Amino acid sequence: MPELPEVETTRRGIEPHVIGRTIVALEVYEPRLRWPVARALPARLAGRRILAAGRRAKYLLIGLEGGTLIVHLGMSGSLRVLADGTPRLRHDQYDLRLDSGRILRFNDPRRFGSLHYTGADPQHHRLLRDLAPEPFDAAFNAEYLWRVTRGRRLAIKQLLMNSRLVVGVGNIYASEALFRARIRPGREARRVTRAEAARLVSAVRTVLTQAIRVGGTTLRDYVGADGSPGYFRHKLYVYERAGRPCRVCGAAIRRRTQQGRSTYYCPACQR
DNA sequence: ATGGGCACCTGGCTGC
DNA sequence: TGCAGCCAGGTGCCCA
Repeated sequence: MPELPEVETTRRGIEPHVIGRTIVALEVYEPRLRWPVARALPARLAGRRILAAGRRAKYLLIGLEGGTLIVHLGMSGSLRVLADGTPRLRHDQYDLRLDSGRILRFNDPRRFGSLHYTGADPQHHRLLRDLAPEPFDAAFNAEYLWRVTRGRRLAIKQLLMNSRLVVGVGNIYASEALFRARIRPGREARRVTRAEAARLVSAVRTVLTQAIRVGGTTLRDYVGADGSPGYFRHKLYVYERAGRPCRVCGAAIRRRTQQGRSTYYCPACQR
């Protein structure tokens, strides 16, 4: 589910509720997430103050005194701010109770989400250390994308979704960015020209920025920290629009499968 | 090194 | 109504 815009929306949503608060307790109802939640975690967190709400790629980083919680929403997860005592629903996996009388509640039907803690620099954590530059960082530029695509035979869409090369772009925004850059998703990465690499970098940034502005994309499960959906769904050009007319040229949008996942594109606009 | 396929899970929808 | 099959915002790991 959540790609960078949804994670960033969640980050912004929880930030004002967590900064300066103290963790009263972590209650884990279902430790069997993508990786088992460490049994020692609740004891470790109680009484700790929260200093920051950050993000790296699709990971939320909740900065504590002397450590960091690393939260991933997986495919179907959401993290909401609720009043303590709010009745639990199916698939609520854990609560982080704060001294404000509020809780951060993680709900994740598919349990692909995860929760880690590190006492060291989170950037050195094994899940984060090999990640590519942030899309809004100066290091992610046309020259960079040009360089990492050289000699690569895999499809440009697969490359966009490889977090060692580009970060934050998942299945929805990969299709959307390629549409805006007018590049076919199946094109071999090495066949992307310099000019196209430049277009693609700016398309990735634009699409992520616009999605963040409206709270991300909600297709099924995703809701922000306040429980509201994201509205970028109405601005999608190709994703889940197979058979419908391209909003630019009118041609029928096509769907194909790449590595077992759906890809959408306009056969006329994209080459 | 590169790239492909699998695995982890639940639920909603379609079609027989 | 029941059930099989397919699909769904991710990504680490194993293998050729």
